[in-house]
Amino acid sequence: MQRCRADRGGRAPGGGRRGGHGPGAGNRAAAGTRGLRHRRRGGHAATARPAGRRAAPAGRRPPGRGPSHRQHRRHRRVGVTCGVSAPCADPAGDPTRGTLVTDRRDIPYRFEPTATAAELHGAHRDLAAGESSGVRATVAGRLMLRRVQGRLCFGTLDDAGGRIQLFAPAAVTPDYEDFCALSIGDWVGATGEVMKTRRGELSVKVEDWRLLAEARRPFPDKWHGMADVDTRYRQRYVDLWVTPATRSAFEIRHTMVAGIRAELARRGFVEVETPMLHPIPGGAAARPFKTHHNSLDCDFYLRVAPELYLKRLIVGGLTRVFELGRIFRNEGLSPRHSPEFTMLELYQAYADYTDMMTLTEEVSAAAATAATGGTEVPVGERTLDLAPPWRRVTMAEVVSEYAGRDLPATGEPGGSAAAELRGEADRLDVATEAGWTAGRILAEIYERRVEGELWGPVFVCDFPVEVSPLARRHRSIDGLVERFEAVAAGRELANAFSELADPDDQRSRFAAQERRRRGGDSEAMTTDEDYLRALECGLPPTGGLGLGIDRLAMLLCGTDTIRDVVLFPTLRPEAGTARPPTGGDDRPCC
RNA sequence: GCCCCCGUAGCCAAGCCCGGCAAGGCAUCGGACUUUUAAUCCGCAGAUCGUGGGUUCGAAUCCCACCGGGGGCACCA
Repeated sequence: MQRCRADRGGRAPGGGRRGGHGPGAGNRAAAGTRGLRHRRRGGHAATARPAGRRAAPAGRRPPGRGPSHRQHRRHRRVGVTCGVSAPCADPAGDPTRGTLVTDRRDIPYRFEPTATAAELHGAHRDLAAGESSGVRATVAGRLMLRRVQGRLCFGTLDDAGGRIQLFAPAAVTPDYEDFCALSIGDWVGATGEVMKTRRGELSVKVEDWRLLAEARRPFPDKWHGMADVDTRYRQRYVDLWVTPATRSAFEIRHTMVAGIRAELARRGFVEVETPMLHPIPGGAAARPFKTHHNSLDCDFYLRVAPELYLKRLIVGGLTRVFELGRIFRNEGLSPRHSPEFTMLELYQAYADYTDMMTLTEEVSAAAATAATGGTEVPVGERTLDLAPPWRRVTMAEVVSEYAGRDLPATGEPGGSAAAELRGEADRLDVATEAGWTAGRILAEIYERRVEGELWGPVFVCDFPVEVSPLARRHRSIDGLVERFEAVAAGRELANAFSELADPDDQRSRFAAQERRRRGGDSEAMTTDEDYLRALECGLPPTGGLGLGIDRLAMLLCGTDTIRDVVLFPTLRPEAGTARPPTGGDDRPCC
């Protein structure tokens, strides 16, 4: 039995494919962590440099000059209370400093920035070069660049929303040598007047500052950043700082998701959370992850789809519901498939699949507009426009277009329609099996040859019933169901149908799936008696939709790989960093 | 499971085809420097060349196996 992705039955653009990685304990020492030096900076601040210490002779340095920042840095690192560091640790001469500047290594418990870099750039755009604004501001973020020029130091502070320069003259900045000794990557808070340098760079003059966290590991090259994608995925906490596209992708994803939620709220949809631990994996034909609950002493499966629970809620009277959440499929990895991925599933009572088409195109367009400001998305050399309305074609039409001749949509196995389609499948080098209906063969050709060629966005409608165990039969064509896939740039973006509400028909569809399972199909669905009981309580006409959030995010971010839109993509555990908890997981924990 | 590519210092990397002291840059460390913008200049240090075998007088380089990553294909279907 050969099946295709179209026959997963559920709505999962973003499901899995089998990968080819063999087992084995890795002995790899990741480039990003191997041999990293732990930079040491002193011991405890309080003991390293007691407040109130008097200045000591400055050694061989000329009188009237402080130590170089490098010299100072060395003293800090080894935790020495050296003479040369005393001048900047002595608060006695300046009563206004208070505890803030007693010791820069004293990390505060809280800090209050008063402005972001972006706000400052907005507010002081018209300030002339060399002028001061008279306004004080406190900013905080990571020090990304540092330019020490003797008695003057410039820093580039990134607050995750933008960058602002820190301007630190030795005559103004307290603990100047310490400030110069900050590392690239250190978290710093700085307060002072907003001004522009002679070169016109908006800056905060560092009149006071605090170290908020030190970067003990050196940050990547300030210009080249991180090139190794493996390191980028594994150390996203660094990647987010040094790869602008990474931060941008997750901003786009966030605004996209927020746009979807807003659009659904506007339409009266209620957001719900249904179980992730399923006693029976259902709602899609996919291999699940299996786990075990100790107290109940029974197995659970991580959900492969929330579908059956959401439709129970329609039965329960939540007539417009959606869930935006994680799905787990124990299948292979690829640039378009992740073992855990995010899907929007929604159900609307009194609606059919044509309503779902309208909803799909409008929600997608709204999400694109929220995230990127418009509906036109660049994909490679071309542009994809998500603005409604999207083209609507039947599967038979779109396959016929591809084949260059009219092909039938339905027909019994062995019939003339099936024979005609089988001939076409052979011509297109698509493998088929005896006993398939015409619709089944058509779906196979579509999946293998046509879908990837479609630019779209387009709704491909009307699938064969045997690959859609949860969809309602087509109102006018035997052998088909009212189901569509939305395709954009050759990829399945959404999957929806008029929901099957007839408990008798549903029971027979489950039975057909059970026969497949007995035939060795590990992804076939199993009968869910409680779901049938729910249907027996009455499911009104309902339209359902599943939309792949990662897939849409990939489109809007202009990336070809799902790992670029998932913060922590599933990877093989790094050797030496991921050890299972000792003592076993079957013991009760406290 | 198969095929292709990649793995050299914390980071970016040259060297590999055609075997002969592992180049350069950033960061670090020391020195100079009061309006820089990847600051600049001088100097020091930093490498199990992914791992393990093999060939060789000699291996980052050639061969084999393995580990990790990326891509493609196949299987599941």
